[in-house]
Amino acid sequence: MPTNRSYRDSCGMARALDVVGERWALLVVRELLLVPQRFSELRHALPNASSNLLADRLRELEHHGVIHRRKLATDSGPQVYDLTAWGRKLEPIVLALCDWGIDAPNPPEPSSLSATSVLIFLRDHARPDPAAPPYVCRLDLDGSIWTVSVDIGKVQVEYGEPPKADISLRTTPKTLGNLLANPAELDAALADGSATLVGDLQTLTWLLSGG
Amino acid sequence: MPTNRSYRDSCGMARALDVVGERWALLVVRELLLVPQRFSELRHALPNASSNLLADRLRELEHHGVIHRRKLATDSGPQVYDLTAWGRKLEPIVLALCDWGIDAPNPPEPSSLSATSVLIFLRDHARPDPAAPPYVCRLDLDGSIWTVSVDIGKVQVEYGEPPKADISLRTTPKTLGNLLANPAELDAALADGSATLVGDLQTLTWLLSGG
DNA sequence: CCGCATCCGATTGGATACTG
DNA sequence: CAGTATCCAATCGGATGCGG
Repeated sequence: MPTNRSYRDSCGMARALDVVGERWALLVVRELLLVPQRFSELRHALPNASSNLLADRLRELEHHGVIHRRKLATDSGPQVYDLTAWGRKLEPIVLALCDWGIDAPNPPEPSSLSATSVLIFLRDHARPDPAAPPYVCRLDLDGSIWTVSVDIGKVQVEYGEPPKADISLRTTPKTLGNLLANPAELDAALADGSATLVGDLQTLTWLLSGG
Repeated sequence: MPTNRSYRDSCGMARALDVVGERWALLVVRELLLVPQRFSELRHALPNASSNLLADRLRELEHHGVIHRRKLATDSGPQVYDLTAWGRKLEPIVLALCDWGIDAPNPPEPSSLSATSVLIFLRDHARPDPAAPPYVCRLDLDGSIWTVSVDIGKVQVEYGEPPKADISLRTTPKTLGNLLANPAELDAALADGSATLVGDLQTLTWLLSGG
């Protein structure tokens, strides 16, 4: 059952926290920043949140107008959760909190890392050489396909298959997170199969080493 | 007893919420944005938080390096809580959340409003006429004295007695909040004594009507 | 008073099992 | 797949106690 408690404080901050201050709420918002997601995808992205809690949060966030349910492909097809216009305005706040939290102590192991999390980190923290030629990377994370485009030092991340890719990488979000923190481990990851590359190794090195 | 739970998610956002995601934590940070405060002042500013919870949060925030205790006036005198350098970096995030929350439904009545909350709102949302002459307002909120300086359309808020004030206003945070939302009620507030003005009425009207 | 600590009933969160 | 139902532990909120 969804919660109903309030800080009973007129300040905008307290009213914001009445809406997105409950546990897991802002992590759901983070998950929806790059692409609308289904219930099971959110469960996979937030494995430490129990299903009843996730259902409660989704109901609350929908009730408060932060997210809404809709059908993919107009009418038929699976249902996904997406941010509303108001919910989308949380994006800079969520990104700023991501930055701030980087200086916090690491969480206890084992810890999860969703595809969305690592792609946001890649997009906002990679500093690819602006002099390098533009390229497109097809990224397969846990079976979901993403398009990472790099041009003039800018990184763009989109959900879905690229029309044409220069290189293709298949790995897990956690491995990619480790590689961004420590690009020197790339050779080892390719050797033991935790990452698979098709295309030019140097291009991938450019992408990773900028993080 | 302070909590110890974690999202066990490596994303910066989750690690940030491991630190400031517990209930009341960000409201404590908000309270400390303008001036360090004592335990009893924080209790008064956050009347809906129980004392044990507030003590727990202060301990946790101190342990995580967001706030620290210190003595006023070097060594002796009362103890206050203040933001650390890392905690201070939350300021833009807190202010952005304040803005975002303004579009949320109002909390159930009765609802509190601290001096810090209303002063932050005044500072960041008042749009005084840039052509008006500069002035200084001495503000007495619940017995605490603040200095509000307006110059070229910019509002500055500081804790403490102004060296010299053009006008002086005494009221409560809640009344001031109402006046900022509805400046037309100023006459009524002055008439029924919920606000007391010394100085030029037009100057105060300028300040309020910009919100 | 100030600065908490203790106790306790009411909610909420987390883990697991289950259903349409 | 998309959630419910259930149960128990942790947390919250409110009242009270207590030394300085």
